[in-house]
Amino acid sequence: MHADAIDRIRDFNRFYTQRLGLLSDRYLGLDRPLGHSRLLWEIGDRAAVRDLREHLGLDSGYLSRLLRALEQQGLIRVVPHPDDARGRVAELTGAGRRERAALDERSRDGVAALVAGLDPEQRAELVEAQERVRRLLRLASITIGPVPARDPAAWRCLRRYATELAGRFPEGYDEATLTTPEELDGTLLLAREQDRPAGCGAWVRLSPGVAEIRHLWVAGEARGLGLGRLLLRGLEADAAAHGVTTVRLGTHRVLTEALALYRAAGYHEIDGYGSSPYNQMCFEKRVQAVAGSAAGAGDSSDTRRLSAR
Amino acid sequence: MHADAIDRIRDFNRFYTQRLGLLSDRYLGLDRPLGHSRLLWEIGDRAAVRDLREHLGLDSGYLSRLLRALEQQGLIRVVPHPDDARGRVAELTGAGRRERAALDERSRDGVAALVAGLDPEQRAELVEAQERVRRLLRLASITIGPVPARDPAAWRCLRRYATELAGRFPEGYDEATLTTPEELDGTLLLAREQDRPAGCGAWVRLSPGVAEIRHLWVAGEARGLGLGRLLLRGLEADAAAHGVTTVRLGTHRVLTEALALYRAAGYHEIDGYGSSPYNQMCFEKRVQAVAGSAAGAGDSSDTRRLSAR
DNA sequence: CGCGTTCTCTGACTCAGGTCAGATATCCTC
DNA sequence: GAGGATATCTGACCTGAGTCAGAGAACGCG
Repeated sequence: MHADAIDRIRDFNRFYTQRLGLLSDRYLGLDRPLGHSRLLWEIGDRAAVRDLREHLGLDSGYLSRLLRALEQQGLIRVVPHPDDARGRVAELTGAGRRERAALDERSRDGVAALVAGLDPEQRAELVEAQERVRRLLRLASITIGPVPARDPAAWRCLRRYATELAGRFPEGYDEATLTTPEELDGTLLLAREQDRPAGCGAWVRLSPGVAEIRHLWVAGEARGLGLGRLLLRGLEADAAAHGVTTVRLGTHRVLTEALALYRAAGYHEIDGYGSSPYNQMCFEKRVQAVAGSAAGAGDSSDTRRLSAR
Repeated sequence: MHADAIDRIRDFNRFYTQRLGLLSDRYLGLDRPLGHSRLLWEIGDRAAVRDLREHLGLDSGYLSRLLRALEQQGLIRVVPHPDDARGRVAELTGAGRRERAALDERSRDGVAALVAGLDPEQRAELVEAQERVRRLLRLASITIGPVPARDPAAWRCLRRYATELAGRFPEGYDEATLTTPEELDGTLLLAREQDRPAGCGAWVRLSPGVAEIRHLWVAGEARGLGLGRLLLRGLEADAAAHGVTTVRLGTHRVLTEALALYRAAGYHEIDGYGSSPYNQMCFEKRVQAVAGSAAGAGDSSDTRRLSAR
């Protein structure tokens, strides 16, 4: 890996933490320990103690004490959980809400002061560059790997996929069209972002050397990162590694972003091969098991990605 | 200010601190408290205790204890300061150097792991976007304001300016050409980044309504941020606020970046007016005291900037 | 109902990080 | 050389943040 890039990223990290440090002092502003503020924020309007513990990763004893402190300051009320008398629920009082708003305001002011010297155009540029950084780091944190044909998380994705298509296709979408685990002669890939499913896709063998890519889907919250392309490459590389030389796929005319993806990935349109009534347009591409094809098939980093899980 | 931009920046800050949090756990890796690591890093090869205290902003008692701890671990040696027996100097031992290298390596590995999922092109994009964020935030943190004609920091800038021109002009540069404090019928602006001088510039009245901009200079470490443009705007706005309607300036042919700046800022070339032997090319621009001219003269944010100091 | 599990609370403890008030030695200026 | 300033060290103290081992109440499954 390019050492230079790493060092520049580290440089940026140092720079940014220093800048954020200036902020967080301000953040603390209301003289309250950081833990209290964070908790106040995390409670939202009300939250079960159990959820807070899990979310913030705190020791139950510690959390208990924190809650007591906030309660004594009159910022929250802790009442028994209505459904489970073992558990408890913390909720903000009026004072707590005001306090949270003040905290929010302060953080906002800090940021505003930090960018006060920029004109609106530059601020927009800043936001855009930050968004790009975020998109890239999110993409980098996503892991893609093969899962068993019945993997529950993958099937949650597939059902979300079906629901979405049902909403987008004028004729609706019949969930029975989904490839069953029995039919899956190939690989089911699942993408995860911090342990949350972010997308999926599968390839199934149609005949020796020929596979079809199906059910390529990216969760709404992970769109715009380039994950579709990554999944597609992953499927191609995995299929190629299993002896496939030609991949096909079909899609519906209304899925314009999918069409654009396939075209950009080097697919060319072919006649329909009748695998699904929803496949109004069909595409094909030749793939190679070894990296380096001009068409941009999976490179070594994709392969590593796949073997990593 | 656009609330939306602020919120998006806050969002990014939250996201980024979370990512950095993942890193710093790793950073701590060698089980050593954070303070020790930071100090080890800050010492470099050797550093005066006094400088460390100032740099890290630590209490002298606390620092003393930290140093002792590192010394007991055999990572540093603390010896009397050669020039001032009151002070002391900390220097890394061989073990300390190895430890620092290990720390460095670990941080580097952490970053590498974070971006491992990106291909080289995406990594380059990440670095570039980060650099843009950094440039903009640096620019935002720079304050520009008028200083007395004899301000020592401004004069350090002017001397650096003269030294630089002496190196760039084929015929050299005579420092006596610099406008003296007595001649300064106008304003001297100084730009500071975190209390360090980052650039300067002045305007002087040539005749009623006409001013000349002189000695516009940006320190090497602050170039590429857009500070030159900001200083230029600041000078124009300040001159306009003092009844100037026409600003002139001259420059040397070899200063191509200056020429580009003036042209982009709406200056048009005029005949020489003989203010300095080095002014091979001369420019002029009309300015207005009120914001909003199509030529892009100072807007309200510049004015605020100026009045802020 | 009984028994293991889950959830919260309490008390005792640890550690990092830091402040504060002198004590002491050296330096600098008059 | 006196007196104030500067640099460091030491001891006493504090707070935030967190861990750990139980206690006790409530749940839920057989």
